[in-house]
Amino acid sequence: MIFLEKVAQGQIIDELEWRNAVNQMTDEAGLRDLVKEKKISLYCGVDPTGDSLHIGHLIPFMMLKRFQQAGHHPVIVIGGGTGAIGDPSGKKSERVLQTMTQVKHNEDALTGQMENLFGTENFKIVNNYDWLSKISLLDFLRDYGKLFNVNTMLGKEIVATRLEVGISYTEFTYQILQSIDFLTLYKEHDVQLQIGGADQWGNITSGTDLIHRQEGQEAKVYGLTIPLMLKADGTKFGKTAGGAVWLDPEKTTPYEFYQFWVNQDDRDVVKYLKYFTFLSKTEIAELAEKVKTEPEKREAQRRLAEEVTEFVHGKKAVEQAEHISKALFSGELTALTAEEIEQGFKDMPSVTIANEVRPLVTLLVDDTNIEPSRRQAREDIKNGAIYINGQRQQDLDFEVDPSTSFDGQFVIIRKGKKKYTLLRVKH
RNA sequence: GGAGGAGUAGCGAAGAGGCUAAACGCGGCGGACUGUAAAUCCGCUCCUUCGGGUUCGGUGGUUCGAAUCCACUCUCCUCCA
Repeated sequence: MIFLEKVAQGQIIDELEWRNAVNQMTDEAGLRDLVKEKKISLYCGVDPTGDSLHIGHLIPFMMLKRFQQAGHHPVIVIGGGTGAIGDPSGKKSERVLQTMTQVKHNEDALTGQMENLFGTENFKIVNNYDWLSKISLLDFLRDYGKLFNVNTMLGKEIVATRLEVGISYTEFTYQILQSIDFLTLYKEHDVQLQIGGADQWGNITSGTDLIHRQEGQEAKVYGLTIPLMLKADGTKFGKTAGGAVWLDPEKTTPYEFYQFWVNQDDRDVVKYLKYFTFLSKTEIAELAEKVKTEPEKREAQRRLAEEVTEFVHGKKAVEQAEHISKALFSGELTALTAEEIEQGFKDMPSVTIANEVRPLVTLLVDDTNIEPSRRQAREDIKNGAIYINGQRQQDLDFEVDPSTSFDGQFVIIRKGKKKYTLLRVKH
């Protein structure tokens, strides 16, 4: 409580800096004074380019959430309008336009996810389609176009890097639209701060410039960007072999989500604790110490996984993920009930098989495609890569009788370290 | 239009009549070790009813035998007009 009090007193910026969550600010002193004297409204935009958020989006959202917890008022702008245009930031080439139906569908999906994260108290979601779609071309050119200098626009990094390959007039205009968002929010919701990823700097400063030009230099508006996140090995954060890590439990199950965090590199885990959890400085320091003294316990990773999974999917999902992890990694599958298997293996590939005794090789190749050929199947069996219900099986002539495992409902095949396939027995 | 060069397994790249189902490297898959990590080490990497079967851009030919020689053909690259 004391800690929260301090943050509430305007030390939110210190808090963010300690978490290494600040890349650039437009006017640090001004922003510090502002958050000290009042609870501000601030915003961050998301374009509905997909129908789910992924953990990359979580980065600015965690910052919004910290502001929210400190008593400030976060606003999220869903870019129904800007999403129809396409942000050139971070893109090497022109985007393909999405259909408006697609944009709409994505908006709805994202809105639901954000409400889960932020609740409805002291939090607003608005859609820039509501104001952008009302501006006529002539109004746009007369009211806003006049306030933008093409030379300045060309100088923005986003545009500059695209000049060689080319950029359409449409995408070029994106920064103006985002600026109009900031202006609109400033006027209608008293929003004074925009946050975003490091690649948003150009768009954000376009916005503060527009407000200053239209509302006067004394208008107190600020921008803050978050550093680009890279993993210790230099690769992009948030990608797995299967692609992005989504917040949608249908796309990335809570178990996979949990596992993603558990598997983070020691070198990165403290950084992520700072970014993605609400743990205090002391708690994080303790965990950081553990990484050094007993890295093999991976307490920091477990805690990270727990915290983030709880934030995104809730407490129950954490418990479930932990339970499944325990069973899967200990190999103690037989302890699981049929019902637990049903839940735990939801995200694993599953195949329905007939309730007949058959040779293991046939099962692996013909019934399930776990193995591409008989040759490969035999090799893996010999090498001890195949487990049936947690039991290593190295007998080439072994016959599988589905009726005897898990009440005759399932057979669980594991190949290698962690590739499971769930076989559902047909009755 | 002319002159050369190249097309080999997922990729890169050897092989230039039988010893070649095809070296080697990468990638991939297993295993050991381990911390559900990294690194390392080991095995496998066309299919098979284990008899064999089908592969070296394509088609046809020479030969007892062809990825290797010949003809035609397709694709790509470089240089010259």
